[in-house]
Amino acid sequence: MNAVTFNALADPTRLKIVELLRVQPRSVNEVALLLDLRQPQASKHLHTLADAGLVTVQPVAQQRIYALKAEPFLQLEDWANSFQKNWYQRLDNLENHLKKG
Amino acid sequence: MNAVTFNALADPTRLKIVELLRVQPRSVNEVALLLDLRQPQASKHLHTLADAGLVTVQPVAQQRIYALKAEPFLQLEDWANSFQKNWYQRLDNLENHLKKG
DNA sequence: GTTGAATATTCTTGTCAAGGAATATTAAGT
DNA sequence: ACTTAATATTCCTTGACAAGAATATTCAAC
Repeated sequence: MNAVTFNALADPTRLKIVELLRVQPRSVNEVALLLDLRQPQASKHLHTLADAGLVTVQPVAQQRIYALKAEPFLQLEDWANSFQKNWYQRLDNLENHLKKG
Repeated sequence: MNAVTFNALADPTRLKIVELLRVQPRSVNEVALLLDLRQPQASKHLHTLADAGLVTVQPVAQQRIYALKAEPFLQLEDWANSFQKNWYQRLDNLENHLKKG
């Protein structure tokens, strides 16, 4: 995993935006209204998410529809999941230790 | 998920520390040596990780052994995993749309 | 081409966090 | 008690970033 992804999710407002976009793609104004943000801030945060590769942008007339990308979240899940084997390994070691001792 | 967790992982150095600790618990000096950090920075970053609830500290003589906690990574996996159903749902909608059209 | 809606950009300001350097604390051994 | 090892804390400087306010851009409709 890269720090850029985590950094994009490290801001409370952006995290809320992600939770909104997981329901369905939304325009900048929609996000701004739902989160009580000023339009420029909504635009900026969405831009940051796009830069981090977490969302895609699709222009529709004057609107820009932002949508979550699947890939980064799959990667994130894989990464977090890859930690689990460590706990089991740790438990195995403990078990062996207890058997030996 | 909370932004605090992501923030703790948003720093490249801390992310490296996490990758080190996943192998095994380590002391501050160990982390500093392996990552070529100055001791105070290693200490600070580990403190930040501890504040975020990602690691535990266990004093052993003068050393402090830092170890990853399982829970936050389980939460992270669950959270990332909970996004997957959205993609399927999205695909279902597309499928239905194609069938109808 | 002018208007209005939707979004982006720029500038400024304030805050927070990271790294460096120096120092303080804690604990073990003698 | 003194020394040493290991870690923590403080102070300082600097860079990044978020919000606010104002302005610019883009695009459709007429």
